[in-house]
Amino acid sequence: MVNDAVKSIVEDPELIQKRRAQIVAAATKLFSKKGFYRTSTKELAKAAGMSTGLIYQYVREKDDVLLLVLLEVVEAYAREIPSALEGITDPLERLLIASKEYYRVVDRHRAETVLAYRSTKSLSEDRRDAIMRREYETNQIITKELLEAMKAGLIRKANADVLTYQIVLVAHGWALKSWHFKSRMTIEEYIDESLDNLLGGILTGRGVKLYGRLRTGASAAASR
Amino acid sequence: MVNDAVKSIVEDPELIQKRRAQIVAAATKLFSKKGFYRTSTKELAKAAGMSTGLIYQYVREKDDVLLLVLLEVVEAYAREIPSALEGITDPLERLLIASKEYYRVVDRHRAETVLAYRSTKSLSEDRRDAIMRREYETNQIITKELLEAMKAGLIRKANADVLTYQIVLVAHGWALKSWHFKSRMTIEEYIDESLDNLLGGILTGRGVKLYGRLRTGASAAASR
Amino acid sequence: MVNDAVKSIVEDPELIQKRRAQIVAAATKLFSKKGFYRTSTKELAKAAGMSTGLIYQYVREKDDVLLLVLLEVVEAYAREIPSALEGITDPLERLLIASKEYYRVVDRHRAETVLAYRSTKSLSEDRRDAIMRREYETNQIITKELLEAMKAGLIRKANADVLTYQIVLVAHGWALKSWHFKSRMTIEEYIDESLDNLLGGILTGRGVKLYGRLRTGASAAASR
Amino acid sequence: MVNDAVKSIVEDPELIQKRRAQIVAAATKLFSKKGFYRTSTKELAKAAGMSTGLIYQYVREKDDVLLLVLLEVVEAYAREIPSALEGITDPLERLLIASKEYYRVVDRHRAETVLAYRSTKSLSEDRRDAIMRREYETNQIITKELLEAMKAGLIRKANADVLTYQIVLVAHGWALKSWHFKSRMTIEEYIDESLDNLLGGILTGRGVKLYGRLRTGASAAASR
DNA sequence: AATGAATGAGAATTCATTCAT
DNA sequence: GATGAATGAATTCTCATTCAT
Repeated sequence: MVNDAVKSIVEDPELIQKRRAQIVAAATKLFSKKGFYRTSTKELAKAAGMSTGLIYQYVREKDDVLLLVLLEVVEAYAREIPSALEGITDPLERLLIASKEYYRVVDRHRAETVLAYRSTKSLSEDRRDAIMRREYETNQIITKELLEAMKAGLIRKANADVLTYQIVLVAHGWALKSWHFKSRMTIEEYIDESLDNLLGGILTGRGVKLYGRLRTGASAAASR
Repeated sequence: MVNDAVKSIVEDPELIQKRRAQIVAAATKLFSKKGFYRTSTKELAKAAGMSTGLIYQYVREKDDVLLLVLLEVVEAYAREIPSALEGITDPLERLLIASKEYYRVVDRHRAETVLAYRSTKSLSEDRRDAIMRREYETNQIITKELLEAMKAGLIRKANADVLTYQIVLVAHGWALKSWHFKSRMTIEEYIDESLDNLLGGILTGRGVKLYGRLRTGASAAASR
Repeated sequence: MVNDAVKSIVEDPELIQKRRAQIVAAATKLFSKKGFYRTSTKELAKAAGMSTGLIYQYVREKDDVLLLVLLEVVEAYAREIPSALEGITDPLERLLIASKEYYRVVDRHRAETVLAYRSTKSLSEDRRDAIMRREYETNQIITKELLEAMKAGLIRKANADVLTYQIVLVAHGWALKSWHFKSRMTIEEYIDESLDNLLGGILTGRGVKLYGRLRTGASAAASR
Repeated sequence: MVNDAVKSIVEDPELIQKRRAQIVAAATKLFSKKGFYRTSTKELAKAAGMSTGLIYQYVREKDDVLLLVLLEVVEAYAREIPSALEGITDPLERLLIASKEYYRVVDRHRAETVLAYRSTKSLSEDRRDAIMRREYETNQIITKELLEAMKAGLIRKANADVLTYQIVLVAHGWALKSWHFKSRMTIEEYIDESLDNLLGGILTGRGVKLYGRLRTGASAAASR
């Protein structure tokens, strides 16, 4: 549970868990609003309800806080998408739900997603690699469903890797360009509009039919 | 030519042009490599081949340097895409060329594109607005071609705004995720693969035929 | 006790008191010797026996240090003169003692008095106002005694305000022109000589007699 | 005419005269308003209607400009007071006129007088000495008249040096405390009120009578 | 474990002075 | 003689990190 890529002076895991949660919550808010460099450790401590010194009992340097925050973001994806897939068996439905859920996670974590784009490069190389690896793993959830749908003959053969990134990038777009979209449409409209385009081009004949049926149902489910 | 959103103490436009070019070139390199905040004005001056003080004859504060760098990026888009469209009249061909060129500009300015994603939020609000407005204008080039192609009945009616952002986001993806793609495919493969998906879903019957012909030709042209 | 016109990051009043005392003592010495602008915060910190950063825990900007120094000067006047008047009831004697004590405070704080003349204008307007108001209040001590002596018929009716400033200005002269006087007379000689002139012109007949008696006594007291 | 305590690269005396006049005029205004340290040579050059570099053709360093400004102030005193005494023979009248004129010079040069108090100490020691020596010489004009009046038995024997400084300090007070006096009285009222006090105490019987007559006349003359 | 005062290196910016033109 | 661009040292202030309590 406790991330030991970041060293802590305190040893009690429960306490580490608790204090880091405080720190990460405050940091996410502050870093998103003011940026990593414009947030001082003093502000951070205050917002986290602790003294400056205490932060350094749970983290070696300020950069570690950023790492913890970004790991929390990628973990959110890795955690929330699979739970939406539970019990679904139809390949196309799984693909659709995985994709839509990805968008929704983006929507729930808009600020953090933007933060990840801003700040990942600020990390030291090893920390950055850790983040990117985890992000890649999450993307694999989508890739896997794409491959299954291909195998089932519901979408045509295509580069699943590129397709995955298309979905992911367009989903991130909801957060990255929210200044543009926010006033123009809802997340569900954005999902439908963009998935229609993204998947429309690769569905096979059978896929199209099935997609038509799922489309309505899934939409309906979402608006519940 | 000389951007007067940023105030300069020196008045000679030619000199401003020349010195700012030095500054921006050095800044683009440094900010991309180390980030805006980790680049000191001293380093910047050294890399630009001038004294620290001189920077402040051409810029009011460090933030202005970032603005100049980012404006240079968005200007590259606004300048390079239209020039690729010169003399092309067929709507679908124009759309295709505009899109592909967008990808290629991204490829030529990978570092700067990533920098824009990292750093735009670091600007003051008015400066950020200036950048976003310019970016939006550039996107309109794509939007316009999409609408023309729709009018010509080559692609089906769809939200041109969302479509534009899909193309743009996926194009940016080439830069943003270059750590992933760089070893896996060339920019032209990425273009073909992703445009096939993005446009494949919206072409009308007539569009599909035309696209097939253009696809081969344009690719061939690009690989010349 | 702790002056809260100047904001401090540290909250403990005792510590503020102690650290500011260190800072003000060092600043008074340095500002007097080299001037406010020629004293760097680094030098100041060193002279005060602390790190540069620590100064900024007790003061918001360098100007605040100057304010604290100058307030200390005016406070010295407001504190030291009244204590010399304790238990004295005769109006002329009170006037004489107040005036003489004013000179003596100037003598004890020569460097600071000169500093006040040099530096008050360097303060921001609100800070300058604070100093001038306090200075005016101190002058009122003299004014009050002048008015009492007038009421008692010991000095003739005259503009007490101008008279006050005459005494004050000539007293300050001891510090301002000490390069001239220092080698020529003692402070007590300067006091006697100048008060004889300043008061000589306004004493009534009764006043003159009383003054003659006090003059000797007070002088004697001072030379004890 | 050209002050050669300050070295100039340009040799033509007329040009030196002219350029220095420009510089000193601008500097007097700026130094009085913003202070010596808060006025940059660039501002100064602009206000003087010349380029930054040109200043350094007529002055070795910024401090020299301050010296020239302050010399100009003390010269004003040395020049203007004697001219008011021309043709006057009566010792008491000469004393009165010299004193009053001193006040009036202060009034005409209020800003510069305050500047002198603020800035003399900012000069290097040799420059400061030059100013003080010149100031002392000017004071001697008053001292001389005091001694003459003593010799003539119009004022009693007293320390002429201290008396001189009393007059001078109180005169300066009109400028130094103008924030206080300006709204309360005119310069002529201030002169009368304070000279009555300052001289009142030292006039002999004969002096008093003569003073009474002069007082009215001189006042009348001033209000012409 | 926790506090927050203390440290000091480092950052952005200014500005007196020089110098090529 | 005059210009104003260029230099770079010096300044104020911030802030990550440490450490005594």
